[in-house]
Amino acid sequence: MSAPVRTRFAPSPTGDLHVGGLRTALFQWAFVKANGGELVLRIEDTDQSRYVEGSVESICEGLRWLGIEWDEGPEVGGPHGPYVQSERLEKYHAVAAELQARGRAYRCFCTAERLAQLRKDQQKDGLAPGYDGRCRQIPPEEAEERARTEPSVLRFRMDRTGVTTLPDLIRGDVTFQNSLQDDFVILKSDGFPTYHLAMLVDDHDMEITHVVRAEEWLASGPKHLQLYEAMDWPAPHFAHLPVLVDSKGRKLSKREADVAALDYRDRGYLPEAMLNFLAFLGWSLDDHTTHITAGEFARVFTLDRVVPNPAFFDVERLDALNGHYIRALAPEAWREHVAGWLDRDLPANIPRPLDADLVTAVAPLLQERVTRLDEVAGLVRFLFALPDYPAELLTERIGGDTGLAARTLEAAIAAVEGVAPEAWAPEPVEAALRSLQDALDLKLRKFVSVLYVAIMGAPRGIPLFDSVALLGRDEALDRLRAARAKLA
RNA sequence: GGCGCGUUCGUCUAGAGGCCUAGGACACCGCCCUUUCAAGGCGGAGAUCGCGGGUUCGAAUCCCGCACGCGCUACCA
Repeated sequence: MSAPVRTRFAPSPTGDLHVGGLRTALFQWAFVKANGGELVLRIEDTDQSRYVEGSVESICEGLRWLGIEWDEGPEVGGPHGPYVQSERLEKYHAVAAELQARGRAYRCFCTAERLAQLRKDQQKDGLAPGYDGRCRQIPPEEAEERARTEPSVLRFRMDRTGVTTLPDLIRGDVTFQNSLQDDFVILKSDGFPTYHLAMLVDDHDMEITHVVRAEEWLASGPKHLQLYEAMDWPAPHFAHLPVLVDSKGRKLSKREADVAALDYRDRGYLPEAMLNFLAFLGWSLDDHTTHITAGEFARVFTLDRVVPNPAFFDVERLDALNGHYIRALAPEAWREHVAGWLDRDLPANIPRPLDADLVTAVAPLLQERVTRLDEVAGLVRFLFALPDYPAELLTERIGGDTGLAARTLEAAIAAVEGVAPEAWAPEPVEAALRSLQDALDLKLRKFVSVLYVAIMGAPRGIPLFDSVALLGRDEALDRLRAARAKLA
């Protein structure tokens, strides 16, 4: 029985879950599902200074938003815990000590100032910046003695001969010259491990078989490979995902784009749309598939169909997908979304709970003209209160023809008055308004914008006939008369 | 600066020597439908496959060089 595929998502609790991180987690999840493996969630909080309260909860929430569940980790536990690195310090110290015993790690007392100066000099001389190994010479006994009173870090002794080749599942073999490597820090002066050490220890302990991470980690591959070698541990497989970039081709950043995953949820994107969007950023199934569900993705995903080049996070495509999934929603599910967003976004002075029948009636009118859920309230608001609008808006789409606007409104008032209160329903209302074509001897489309403005305060919106019917006879008449009065 | 990765329509991508006069999707344009706006249907435009050399009967696909972009180059991950 071969070991099951195990991979891990290892975010730092430094703030909101980034969409790039979400994409990485999604691919890891799909990879694991497609292979009957397990996903581990691990919190990498070895940099205490960057810790942000609430990050872990936010990360978990972000993952669950897309339906990504982890088999082990925070909130769910597991046999390899704890899953938070700050709670695993002894393990790192033990491995650090072992590395020292093996002669692969040594104490370094160099100050930040010396290191900075060293880097400066190296850059001036056109050399590759990196630690020069000065403290390698200090005899271990002397180093331990000094460590009692002096601040120090532990560095890994890199093999500087030959090359290190990293077999990447997406890019093939990537080879690095070892002479260009330097002795990096594995244990900081505050006693915390750096990412490199913590990752080595945890991935080994947690039996990770596949390290799937973003491309920005590729360059530190040699460090990790040598670390495994130094401990005589088998290295896992590696796959470096292409990064997500902004419109300038740079790694997605807070400055250029909205990167907080949950913000997308809060702006009205459906999880199925986000998942579909992310799935095709750097991966494809074939030459024609553009829509995919979570289940399908988790069934057919393979790393060899991940491309190595960066992908632009194009919100226009996300919008298109979101509209698609909104339209695909069953009527009842859609109604629930509408109800929720209306309750959230409608002005506070509109009494709650909202009229359930009204919500049920408008929902279908909204479904095919909304791309984001946060547009819903704006389109429906007029049913609760008429927004103020300038008189010119009435004639905006009819070339400023005030006379036509007046005739339209007068005819509309008469027509609507012609619908008896007890006969009030969408069909009679539609018939009444359509009759204006004869009254005015014009196609409906030529003057209908006047009615849109009078009824909803905008020349466009959800269907007019239904809107008038939903508004009720008195309110509709009031609005038509008010519009007529504006023209005078 | 050094090292690494990358380079097919505006965008995401298909493509693993002849199936490519390079396919799909989003965006864009036009027409149809139509009570506005959408949605939907139909059609269109859009890439000499970064550039230059090879290899081959034949290259987007293989090899070499160059250019450009990005990433890394911390006691951050």
